[in-house]
Amino acid sequence: MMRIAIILVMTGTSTTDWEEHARGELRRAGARSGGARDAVITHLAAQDCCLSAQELFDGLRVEGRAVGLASIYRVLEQLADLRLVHRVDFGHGITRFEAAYPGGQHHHHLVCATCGKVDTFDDPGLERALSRVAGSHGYALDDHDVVLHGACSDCRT
Amino acid sequence: MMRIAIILVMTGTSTTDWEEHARGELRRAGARSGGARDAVITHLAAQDCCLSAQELFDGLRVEGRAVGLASIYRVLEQLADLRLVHRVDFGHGITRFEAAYPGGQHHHHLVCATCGKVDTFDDPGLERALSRVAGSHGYALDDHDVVLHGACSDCRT
DNA sequence: ATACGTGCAAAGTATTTGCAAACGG
DNA sequence: CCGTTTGCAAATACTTTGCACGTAT
Repeated sequence: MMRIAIILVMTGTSTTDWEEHARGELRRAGARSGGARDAVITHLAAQDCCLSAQELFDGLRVEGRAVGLASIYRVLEQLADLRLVHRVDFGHGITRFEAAYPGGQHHHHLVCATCGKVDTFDDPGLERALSRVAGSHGYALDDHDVVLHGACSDCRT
Repeated sequence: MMRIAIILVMTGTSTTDWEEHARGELRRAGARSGGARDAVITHLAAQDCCLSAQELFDGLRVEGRAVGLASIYRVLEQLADLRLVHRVDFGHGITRFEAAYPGGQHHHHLVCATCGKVDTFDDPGLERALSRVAGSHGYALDDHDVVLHGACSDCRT
């Protein structure tokens, strides 16, 4: 199993906003409240980048709020269905999850092929190019994944 | 001693080009030839879009050139290491593979969330935006994955 | 009271690995 | 010949599911 340390800085959109939004949407969707989901939401809200289910499991265990791995997957699926979290795939067979903010604001990921560091970015020009492409092919764009792989400044020898 | 530089330009990139290129690179890498790899390369060269390992397995079986699934995975890994194929991930836990042309020419994918149809596209503006982003973050861009999900023209009701 | 939520263990799925036999150079 | 390639079966890794029990409303 591989672990990747993720370091990043996020500005704007406080995590509390997301937590409230998420709990509100769940209530609106008719969901009851429960310990596992509560712990997952609180933990996700405190992250600044995506986590795998296993990382979430370990993190909660460390915090003393142990939750079954199956429940974590179930909660994440429910949150993804409600578009409250976004699935991120770096391509090693592990799916990661991160808080998804309402209003379409989002970022994408730059992964260092050497050290595994993950940076995020957000580029209006890129988004415009993607919309244009989707439109010109007759697609109503719904969602998109962009992952850049390369050597970060530290790893370029 | 005389050296001859052979420079060739690939335009239009027919699938045969890729097949020859791939076999050449493998030879150059010191690989021997074998039935499984041969069949996989021939089959990949005949495709116009990505295939999963299982689809390759089934396709070869139909053609009467049955190959073990493990060999397919091994061949694909070897080809990916030599950058002769590219891994494509649409995000359902299945990795797909497609011929990768030399010279960085490539396309990306549009997947219909409803019918599963896959279109490809190629957009210089998008590529420029990606290079710009990577550069401004100090990354030497190596590879990138872009997958757009949406409703295709047929599925928009 | 009655669904919904949760945990555990078992099952499932995609992929990788160990090993012995086949095969290419 | 010797080392690569291959096929099969077993192992692995992540994720999903079945089921009994707990819990919110």
